[in-house]
Formats: sequence, structure tokens, C-alpha cells
Amino acid sequence: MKQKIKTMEELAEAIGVSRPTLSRFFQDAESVRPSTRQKIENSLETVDYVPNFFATRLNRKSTGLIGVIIPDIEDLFFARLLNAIERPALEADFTVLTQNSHGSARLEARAVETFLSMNVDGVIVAPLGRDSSSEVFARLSTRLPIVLVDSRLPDALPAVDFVGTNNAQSIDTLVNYLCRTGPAPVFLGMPPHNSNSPEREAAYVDSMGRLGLKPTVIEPHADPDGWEFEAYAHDVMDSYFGSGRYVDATILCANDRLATGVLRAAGKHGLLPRGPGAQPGLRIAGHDDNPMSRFMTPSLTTAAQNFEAIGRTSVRLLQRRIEGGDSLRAEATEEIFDTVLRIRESA
Amino acid sequence: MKQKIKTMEELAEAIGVSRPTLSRFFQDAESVRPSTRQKIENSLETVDYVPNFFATRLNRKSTGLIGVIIPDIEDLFFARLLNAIERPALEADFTVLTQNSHGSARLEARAVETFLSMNVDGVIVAPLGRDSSSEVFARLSTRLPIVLVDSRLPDALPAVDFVGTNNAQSIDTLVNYLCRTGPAPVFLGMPPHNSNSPEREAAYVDSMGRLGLKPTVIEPHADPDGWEFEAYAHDVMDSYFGSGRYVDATILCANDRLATGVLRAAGKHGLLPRGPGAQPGLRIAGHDDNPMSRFMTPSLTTAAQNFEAIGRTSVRLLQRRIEGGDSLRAEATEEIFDTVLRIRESA
DNA sequence: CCGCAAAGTTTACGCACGTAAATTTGGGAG
DNA sequence: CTCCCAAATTTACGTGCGTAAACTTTGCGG
Repeated sequence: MKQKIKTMEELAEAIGVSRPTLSRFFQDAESVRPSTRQKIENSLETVDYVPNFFATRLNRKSTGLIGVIIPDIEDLFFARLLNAIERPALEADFTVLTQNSHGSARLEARAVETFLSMNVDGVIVAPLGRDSSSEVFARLSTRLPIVLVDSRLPDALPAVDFVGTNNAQSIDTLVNYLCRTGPAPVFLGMPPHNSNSPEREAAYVDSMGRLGLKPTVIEPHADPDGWEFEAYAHDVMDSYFGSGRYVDATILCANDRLATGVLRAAGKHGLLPRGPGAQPGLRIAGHDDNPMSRFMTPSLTTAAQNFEAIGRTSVRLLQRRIEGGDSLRAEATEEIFDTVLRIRESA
Repeated sequence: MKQKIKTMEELAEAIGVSRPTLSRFFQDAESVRPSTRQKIENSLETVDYVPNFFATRLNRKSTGLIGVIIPDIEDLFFARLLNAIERPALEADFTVLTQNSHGSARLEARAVETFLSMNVDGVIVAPLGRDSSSEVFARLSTRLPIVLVDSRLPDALPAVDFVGTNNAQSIDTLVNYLCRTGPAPVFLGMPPHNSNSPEREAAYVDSMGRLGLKPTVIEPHADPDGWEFEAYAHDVMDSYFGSGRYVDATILCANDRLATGVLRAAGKHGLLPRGPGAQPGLRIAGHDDNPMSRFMTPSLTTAAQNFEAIGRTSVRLLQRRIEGGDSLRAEATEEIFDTVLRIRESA
């Protein structure tokens, strides 16, 4: 068991060098003479010392921390987004702190307070959306560099970058594919939690219009307040299928979680293809390419978001603002990425 | 836009009270006279001040932080576990910091370093398992209170509590149910990443033995090194189903992610029930009750872990150790929870 | 109006470390 | 052996806040 050492003071004594020298060694090992460097490095092997994070950051401009706020970690979409952000952030030598809003504006605001008090260098936010407090983020954006991911805020903020998916391209690709291969799709939207909801619906209507077709948005006869998208979509379509509506339609769902619920409702009503190769009337497509989607039966046709690019870009933009110093008021940039169509069995 | 104030010093001046009074107010608002409390609270409304987290914790015994280490946040099992831990921790007024190992022992060790340097009050660890560094956690456990969740470490540590699921009860329940309602199950284990893998397999063998039946563990002809359980299970069973083996078996899978892959393989080979109410030969059961499992077709029979109890208990045990002060060497307790059988369509 | 306790103010130190300035040490060239 | 410069040491201050001690003000009853 190695000797436990609490402070740099004790460490310096144990090694036999002065504290300032030790401090300079930790800042930049090259800044001390090779012989003392060796001496220090050797001693460090035999000792259990961890520098105090708070003390080291208290007196420096940069903490090397970046905060990430996620609305719901139990949604695989956000879990993947988080990973896509963490990876490049770790490579850039940041320590990433994540806070989960649990779908609550109160917790989201609390997360902002936490990051402010910890002097993080910047924050990447996937906001709740509709329920987010505009004031909270307005305040945050005047104190720290921030980047929004996936969804916009109810009130646009000046000088806040946005990174997300090109909903227009994505939905258009799906609509065109579906129209090319069968009946024109009807659209099942998601609960109006965030900006993607109206954007995707509008994109669907536009695409249909360009094809000279009449758009049909499914009326949701279910409580749209929760975050349990599968159950929501299941309930909506279960009722329609029960009364014989949409049973041979092509249903474009605003995301894969909805499609999963629709798939389940379809199964209950015997609307799924019976065996491989069978051609059913009902076709279902999703959006996001949830990791589970390829394992469903039938496997789900969907559009894959470019998580890697979104994550990498968020970190890059944030880093630019951080290094930009006073660039808190620089013009906002927006980067949106195309999705890739994943054609599978469901449509 | 409210006036930005950086330090308590400035705040005190702006409000018109002394800094020590302000400090006492923040520690305990009741400790100052009602009239000055009002004065302070009113002023705080008009001002943008956030106390410096580092400075406040630097000089106190307790930081109010607890760390959580998770092997893979893209696995819904761990996402739910994390939520189950966060909820009671937030109620107990802790700030929860989460670090994701991304399946890497190096990152797991780095997370430990981070938490040590931040002087967290304690750490809850869902370890990688087989790949975890025993030395790292041995060292951690001598410096901080820690609680293990879900999986044990390769080398048992003294004085480290464990909270998890009662695999023996769980698997036994599944085996008995399956035997009661059809042919005895064969077992598809998970890659040997952590302690649940051998435990569940042993539990299966035991249960079969008690019923006087011969256990059959499916030989995995696929790379068991990755964390993509669905693909792994799919590949294993695709090859068996292709050669006509296990096509009318009852397959008990060590978790739902494996079962998902098996379900997919079965679908590809036309082994799933054709329409509601149809009776196929092949039966499939899982373990964990993944949120998606009830939405699959057929919906998955499985055993639901008691996440709420596991999370709550982990926090409670950790809190006990934290408040116990010097009780780092207290005897280790172990709390394991029963699962609940969820009978659905797949078996 | 006096006196006394409660509450507030002043002053000062501590936390663990970064870092600058002044001073001392050490090892090799001349 | 002396000189010299690089490198290390000593000393000291700053970071933002908790907190103790000594002192001063405030509020209220007698």
C-alpha cells in the first residue's frame, strides 16, 4: 500500500524538492532539469498523491471542464448524442460533466447553476425545448460560451451556435423514397416538446406539396405530454387500427421510438408481414436509426442521423468560442447535417 | 439584464452587509435576523451572482458531490440504473457527477482519478467487470466510501458494499415458469464481461438440476469480446437456425439485449408466430425488462429488475458510509433484490 | 434613559495550489 | 580555483469563501 499524501507541500517534502518546483513540474514536465524530473517521476511511482481539483482550478482562467445538459438519458437518441460529444471532448483533453434534466425545467435550470458555479469553460445543451426557461439560457449565454444541439430554444438567442440535423433534407428523402416505392405516406408527429416536432411536420407537408400530393397528418388522440413516445404512438394507432383506419397505409413517423409503438400496434392487429418476403399493405418508416431498429421484426426503414459529425462539430464550435475569449457576442453559426436513408423491411 | 457580480466581497458591498454575514446567510438563512434576511433576499433578486463552487468546497470537509461510474451509457440498462441512482441522490441534496467508462478500463481508471481529485464524498460504481483494474478500485476504496452496483469486481474488496439483483431467484423463476408451460429451456449466456455472466449461467444449471433436467448451454460461435449484445446473439443463433438447430427450442437469454438479437434471427428464419394467437414452436425469454421489450413483436417474456430499490439502496448504503466517517473499514454488506416475472407473448 | 443580549462588523487565518520576485546553489568553462 | 548562468529554493501574494475572535451597533425591556 503506497503512502497517502494529501497536499503538494507534503509531497515536496517526501520527494525532497521545493513546492514551486513541483508545481512547475506538474504544469510542464519539460520546464525542470532532466535529473530532477527523473527524481520526481520516480518518487511519484511510490506514492499515492492526487492533486486537489478545486485548488488547482481556483486560481486559473480555464478549468478544463465542459458541461453537457441532456433532457433524458433513458432515450437512446440522447445517449448516443452524449457519447458523440464526449469522445471528441475527451480527445481535446476536457473533463466532461453531464447533467440530466429528467424532462424537468427545474432540473435543467439547476444544471445551469451548477455549471456556472463550477466555472466550466463552456456548455453544450440539448434543451428540453418547449419547456426550457428562456431566461435561464439567456443568462447562461451572457456568462459562458454555449452551443445548442439537436433542438432550438423557444426564443432564439443571439450569438448562440446551433448544431443539428437537416430535417428538411431528411424528411424529403424519406417521403420521396416512400412515394417511389408505394402509396404516399401519412405522417405521425411526435409530441410538441421541441423544435424538431414542428420542423419535421412542416418538412413533410412541404415535400408532399412538391410532389403534388395531399399531406395527411394523423390526428393524435392521446395525451402528448409525456416522454414515453412508444406508448404514445401505440395508443394513437391502436385506436385507429381498431376501427380499420390506416391499416394499409404508409406511415412516416417523426422518430423511431414512435415507429416502434406503431409497429407494436400493427402486430397486435395482425397487420405485420407474415414471414420473410411477404408483402403487407401497411408500411412504416421512422427517423433517427435507433440502435434497436435494425433488430425489430420487420426491421425498420429509417433515416440515420450523423451523430459523429454532430458531436464533433458541437465540440469544435464550443472550443472556438472558448478560445475566442471575448467572442461571446460573435455571430451565431448553424451547422445542420444530412441523414442517410436506411432501407430495411418495414417500408 | 441583472448586474453581474463575481465574488461575495462585491456582493456584500452591493447589498450593504458584511461578507461574514452574507456567508452565514448562505450557510443557514435562519441564522440571521429576519430583517437582514429580507434585505439580502430582496437584493439577490436584482443581481446575477453564483457562488464559486471550488472556493466553497475547498475549505469544507464535505463537498456534497457523489460520483457515479457507468460502463456504457448507450445500454438502456445502465441508463435506467443511473436514473434510479440519481433520483434519490438528488433528493438527499447531493450533486451527482457521472463518468462513462465507454467499456474501457483506461477511462474507468481516469474516472476514479477525477473523482479522487474532486474530493467527492463517495462513489457508486457499476464496474466494467472482468476488465476492471482491481488495483484502481482497491486504492479508491481506501480513500473514499464506495458502493458497487450490478456487478462485482474480479477480486473481492473488503469493506465494499454490493447492491444488485438476485440472479439465483430470477433465473430460477424463469426456468420454472418455462418448464411449467412448455419444453425445458436451453440457455444463451452473455459475453463474460462481468460477474452476472457466470452467475446467471450457474443459476440456470442449478435450477435445471433441481428439476431433474439436463441443462443445455448454447455454445457461442461468435466473437464474445464486444458490447453489441444484439448483434452477438443474432450471429450466434442465425448460424444455428440456418442449420435447423434450436428452431423449436425454448431459449432463455441472459438478458433482453441478447433476446432481441435472437428474436431478429428467428424472424429472419420465419420462426416467429404468424399473427396474434398463433402458437409457434420457438419460445424466447429474456432478463432485465428492457423498456423496448414490451414493444417488440412478439413482446418479450422477461424478468424485471427492481431498479428503484437498487438505486435507492445504493445511495442509502453510500450515505451510511459517508456519515459513518471513519467507517471505511466497516464490514461489507450486500443487498440483492428479486426480479418480477413479466409474462408476455414470446414464451 | 440605561443596560444587556443579540446580531452585525472588522480583522484575520486557513484551504491547496499557481506563480512571481528575490535569493541561493551547483556544475562546468575558463 | 574562480566566475557565471541555469536551475532550484525561499518568500510572499493571490484565488473565493468558511469561520473564529474581538469589537461595535442595534433593539428592547425595565
